[in-house]
Amino acid sequence: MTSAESADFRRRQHAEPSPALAAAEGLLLGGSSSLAACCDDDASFFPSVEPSCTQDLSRVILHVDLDCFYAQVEELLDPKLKGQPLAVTQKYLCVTSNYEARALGVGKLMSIVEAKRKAPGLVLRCGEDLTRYREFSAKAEKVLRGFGTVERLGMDEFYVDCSRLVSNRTEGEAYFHGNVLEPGAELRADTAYRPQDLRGTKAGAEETTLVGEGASDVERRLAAGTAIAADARRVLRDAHGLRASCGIAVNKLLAKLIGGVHKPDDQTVLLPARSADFIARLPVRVIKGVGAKTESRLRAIGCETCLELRMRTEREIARAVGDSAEMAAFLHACAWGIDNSPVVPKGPPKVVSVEDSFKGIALEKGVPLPPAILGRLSSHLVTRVDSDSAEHKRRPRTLTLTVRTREERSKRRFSSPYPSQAGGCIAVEEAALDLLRKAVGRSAAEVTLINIAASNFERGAPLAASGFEPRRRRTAPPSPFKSARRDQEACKRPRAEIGVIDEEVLRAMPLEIQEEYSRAFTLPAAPKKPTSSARGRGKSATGTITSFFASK
Amino acid sequence: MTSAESADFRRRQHAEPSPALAAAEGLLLGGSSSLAACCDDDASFFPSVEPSCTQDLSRVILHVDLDCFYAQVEELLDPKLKGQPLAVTQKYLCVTSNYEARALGVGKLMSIVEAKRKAPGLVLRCGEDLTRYREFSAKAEKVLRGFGTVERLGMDEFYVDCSRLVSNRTEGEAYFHGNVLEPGAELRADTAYRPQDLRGTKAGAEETTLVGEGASDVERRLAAGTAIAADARRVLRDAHGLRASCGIAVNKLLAKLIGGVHKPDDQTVLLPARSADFIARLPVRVIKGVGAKTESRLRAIGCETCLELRMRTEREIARAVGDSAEMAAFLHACAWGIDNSPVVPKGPPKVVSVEDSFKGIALEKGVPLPPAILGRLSSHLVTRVDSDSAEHKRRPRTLTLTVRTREERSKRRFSSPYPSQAGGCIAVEEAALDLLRKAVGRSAAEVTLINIAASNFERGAPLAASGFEPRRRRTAPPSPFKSARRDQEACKRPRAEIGVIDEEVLRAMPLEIQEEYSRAFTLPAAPKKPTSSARGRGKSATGTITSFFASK
DNA sequence: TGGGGTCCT
DNA sequence: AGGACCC
DNA sequence: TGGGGTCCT
DNA sequence: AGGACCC
Ligand SMILES: Nc1ccn([C@H]2C[C@H](O)[C@@H](COP(=O)(O)OP(=O)(O)OP(=O)(O)O)O2)c(=O)n1
Ligand SMILES: Nc1ccn([C@H]2C[C@H](O)[C@@H](COP(=O)(O)OP(=O)(O)OP(=O)(O)O)O2)c(=O)n1
Ligand SMILES: Nc1ccn([C@H]2C[C@H](O)[C@@H](COP(=O)(O)OP(=O)(O)OP(=O)(O)O)O2)c(=O)n1
Ligand SMILES: Nc1ccn([C@H]2C[C@H](O)[C@@H](COP(=O)(O)OP(=O)(O)OP(=O)(O)O)O2)c(=O)n1
Ligand SMILES: [Mg+2]
Ligand SMILES: [Mg+2]
Ligand SMILES: [Mg+2]
Ligand SMILES: [Mg+2]
Ligand SMILES: [Mg+2]
Ligand SMILES: [Mg+2]
Ligand SMILES: [Mg+2]
Ligand SMILES: [Mg+2]
Repeated sequence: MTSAESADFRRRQHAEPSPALAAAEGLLLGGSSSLAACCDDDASFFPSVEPSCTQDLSRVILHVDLDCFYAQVEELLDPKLKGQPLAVTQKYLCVTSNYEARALGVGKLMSIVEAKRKAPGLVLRCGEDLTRYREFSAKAEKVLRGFGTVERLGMDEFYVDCSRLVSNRTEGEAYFHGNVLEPGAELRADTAYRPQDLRGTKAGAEETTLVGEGASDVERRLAAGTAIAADARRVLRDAHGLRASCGIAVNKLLAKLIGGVHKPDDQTVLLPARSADFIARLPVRVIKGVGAKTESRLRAIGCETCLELRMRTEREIARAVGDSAEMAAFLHACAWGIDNSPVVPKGPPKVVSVEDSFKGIALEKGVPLPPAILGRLSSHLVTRVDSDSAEHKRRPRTLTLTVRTREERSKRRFSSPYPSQAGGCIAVEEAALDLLRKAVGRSAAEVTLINIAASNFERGAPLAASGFEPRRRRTAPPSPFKSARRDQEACKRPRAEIGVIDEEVLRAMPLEIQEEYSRAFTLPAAPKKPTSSARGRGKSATGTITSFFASK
Repeated sequence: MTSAESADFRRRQHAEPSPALAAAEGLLLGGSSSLAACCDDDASFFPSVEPSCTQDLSRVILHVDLDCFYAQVEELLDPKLKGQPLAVTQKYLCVTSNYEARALGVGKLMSIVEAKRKAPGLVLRCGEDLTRYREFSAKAEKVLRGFGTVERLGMDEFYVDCSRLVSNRTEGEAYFHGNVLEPGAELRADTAYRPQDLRGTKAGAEETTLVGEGASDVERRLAAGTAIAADARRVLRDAHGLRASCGIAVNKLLAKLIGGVHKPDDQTVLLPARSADFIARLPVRVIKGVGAKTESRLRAIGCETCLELRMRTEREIARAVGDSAEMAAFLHACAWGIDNSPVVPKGPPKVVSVEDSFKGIALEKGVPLPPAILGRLSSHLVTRVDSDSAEHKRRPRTLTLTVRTREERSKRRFSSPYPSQAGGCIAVEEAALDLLRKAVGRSAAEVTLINIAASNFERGAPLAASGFEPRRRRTAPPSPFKSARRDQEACKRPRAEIGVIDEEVLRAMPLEIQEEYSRAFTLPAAPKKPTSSARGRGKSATGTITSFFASK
């Protein structure tokens, strides 16, 4: 893993169980030989290496994942959509779909063409502007803060440490709410794209399960956690109409994994006695922080599942992933279901960025760079930074531009100080243009993506309301700068096409899909589909993006 | 400058003068044509480009620089040294010298051999252990905090924003305390090693200067600043015996530069009317943030002095330094003496590191790595991290090892998670050894420096008193790890040789110097001076470092 | 050419 | 992980 | 294969 | 500045 995800990971180990609770009998699991022996029945014995640290059983952690998040928000914004199969699109891609669509085979991150083949009646909604999703995400987070400390992961996932609330609920819960993972439950990994996604193969059934007389203290606390999860989900729904699925367990690793077993609009608890069994057969990839690279390195030493990982020593694992003993200890502990990392509130975002992608813009020396794209992105970024500044009393110190080219598969980044003058989007655009020149100066390549980002925020220094004021000249004489400037009007059209599907993308689509979009939005007449080589050189298409080259 | 130093620089511009004071008459300077015309008399006219931002004249900034800092501390620790010419050494180098030694030509960063040639009676003190200097530095900072907001720069420099104290001293100062920069004062750059150092050519003379009747408000505030500076220096001396020199001006740039004009144990104020004149003839290198690279880039467009920099537009400067408009604006403003960056307290250190250097250790595959060096460094680092942890309630997340090799002039760095277990210096040493293997694995080179650093601190997570407890085993069976381990005693010898000159270094010295050291410390008998090639292979010397190879 | 540090990329 | 810069 | 983010190196 | 990883 080379230590990506290790911010999280670093907090996992070595946080000893909180002393008071750890002292109580039965609270320490992991490292006991019972665990090492009980976890399978089709392999009678395997020389597992016991975990080097113990599980903290004193916490109750919720993992809340909003159901088909973007699609759900679109339904809330336009209730007519409800009941129909719906996919949210970004350029050529269905990024998610509602559960009606999923029943028809429309998966997440599926191409529009494939989705339409599977479900001809599929309704498409463009979701390239994330504003509304960010708003609903913020509402959800505020709700969850009422139940404990919250750590967000992406826009639709939240870990909630509700241990204190559990301790305060002195009248013990009589029931587990929602599903309780049964032994031997069948699980499957989701798709090739999201191998870390986990799903159960049976629909959730049980509403409540009695807490047995012999239940341990930890189990009773988890039962209280299931009641809290039910409460939290109810508030999300009643206050904002948001449906969520929830996992309840003693740590973040397990809570996230178990929550995926019953979805949508459901919840599942994992009891410690089932933890090691539960995680044993899962692919190592389900561990947060284990991605494609680490997976393949572990495969090289024969570890595809957590069970196999357990059979290796930390040294062997360290050698395989080429990393430190700390990393190896983390992986080995995870393979046992052990994760002592705390729930850490992340505070305001560390990066605010906007991006756009396209089929390819040929940037050559001497050819003017496309001002409208940077103009639109800069305008959008400045809008976001301004509201961030108002909310958090801070300003970014760094502007970063990232480009992806057709030729190279990796991205190039360049950064510079964020324009601090009251220059607004014009100053940002000029700085971004300098960065773009640097980026493409090296190799005249076809740019397929541009991202601009504000980061490295300094506190207590709100931007002087930048708005769209013209940049104050630093030098007295008329500027010798002859960049590809257009009038300032461009900056007054923030997010011009956002919410509307890109013309170029549309033209590359099958005709039926084009027609469907055309019914919803008025668009210029579509010429013949340009070949990619002709399009790249800016010589044929009259579309939004390539037109910048025709214009000079 | 590629934006190094720009954390500072970013705060310089665009901080508009504080509204209340800026509104008062006479407070805004810079950008006025009088400034652009008044600054020279041997060049009757030059087409200066006016600065694009205005000087904030509302502040009073002190720059305090402790005199011959390490040497001064050594004198305080051992008063017998006082009155004699003294140099503080690190390996082959005199890192600083007291003013008695400087009068004999012993400069800062001069080789011991050269220093001894210049001053045969020079007393040498090894200053490789910085502990005591850190302690006195902390005392000084605490004193200065009584006079305003403090920003530290290295161990012996402090910016103090005493604007508030000035405003509170309602009874106007009748005198400027210390020196007031006279028009036409001759200045010279210090040495080739420290081109940014500035010195006056005449000793300070005046004790006080009457504040004239026609003095402006800003000048009266600066006069108050000189009184505060005198107070601060008096407290430093009375409480801790520390002598300092101080510059007083309206910004950090000017305060630092003017403070160097009269040293030691003195102070100088720069009035705004003299600012542009003062800085005009100085080499661009004096600007903090302009180092060797930026200097040579600016020289390429004909800018060696600030005066020449002023004649360029920001665009021209930006092109030359290959950087953003923000950088260029910063440089151009500095060339006019304008610097609106605030004094920013930096908080606890972001990195804690220890290092050692040597003439060359050949690391080859199969040859055991030198445990004693890493052992000693790890022990020292852990001691420092432990006390940091106690003081700041935090712990490092990252361990970094840096090596310099004889072959390549640049350094290589590798990092990994900081061992978080209560493994103490043993765990740190193991992790460092892994990093060292990575570093030298690439090319079997002669290592001439090793640095290990703790960084990326997380708050609220003190290390469980690591001390020297043996590392708790993570894996049950005896460890298959066969690193070059020695007993734990090594860890009980923190900083074994610190404060004592290195044996190897000593042997490379002229005999008289060797004898001088030998008189102070007991050392093993010195064999013939080894040739550098023989020494590098670990085949000849029996010294501290190469002996690790002989031993296996 | 010591033995530290800061921040940017 | 490397670089430029600072004391 | 979108349009975002986190942290490490 | 690039990379691995996450939604
Ligand atoms: N590679 C990805 C993964 C996710 N998302 C967005 C779209 C999703 O709506 C949202 C949440 O991601 P999930 O994986 O939780 O997917 P959903 O919430 O859409 O579906 P589910 O009901 O399976 O959670 O994040 C994205 O844009 N790109
Ligand atoms: N800041 C901008 C400017 C333009 N465009 C896109 C939208 C236009 O459809 C297309 C063509 O550029 P034009 O400048 O010709 O666009 P208009 O004709 O709509 O605007 P104007 O009349 O101001 O030139 O570029 C954009 O996305 N963002
Ligand atoms: N390249 C450097 C520069 C400085 N120092 C240390 C030794 C100095 O004593 C201390 C302070 O640096 P100064 O440049 O302020 O030098 P001095 O304080 O020694 O002398 P001066 O009286 O000129 O300030 O930092 C160092 O180790 N290496
Ligand atoms: N952690 C260590 C161990 C040793 N050394 C140095 C000091 C010794 O002078 C030299 C030789 O190594 P030895 O192990 O032979 O040192 P000693 O003989 O002093 O210690 P011991 O008797 O424990 O081996 O290495 C060191 O700097 N740091
Ligand atoms: Mg999700
Ligand atoms: Mg979801
Ligand atoms: Mg994973
Ligand atoms: Mg100094
Ligand atoms: Mg000094
Ligand atoms: Mg400089
Ligand atoms: Mg670094
Ligand atoms: Mg980055």
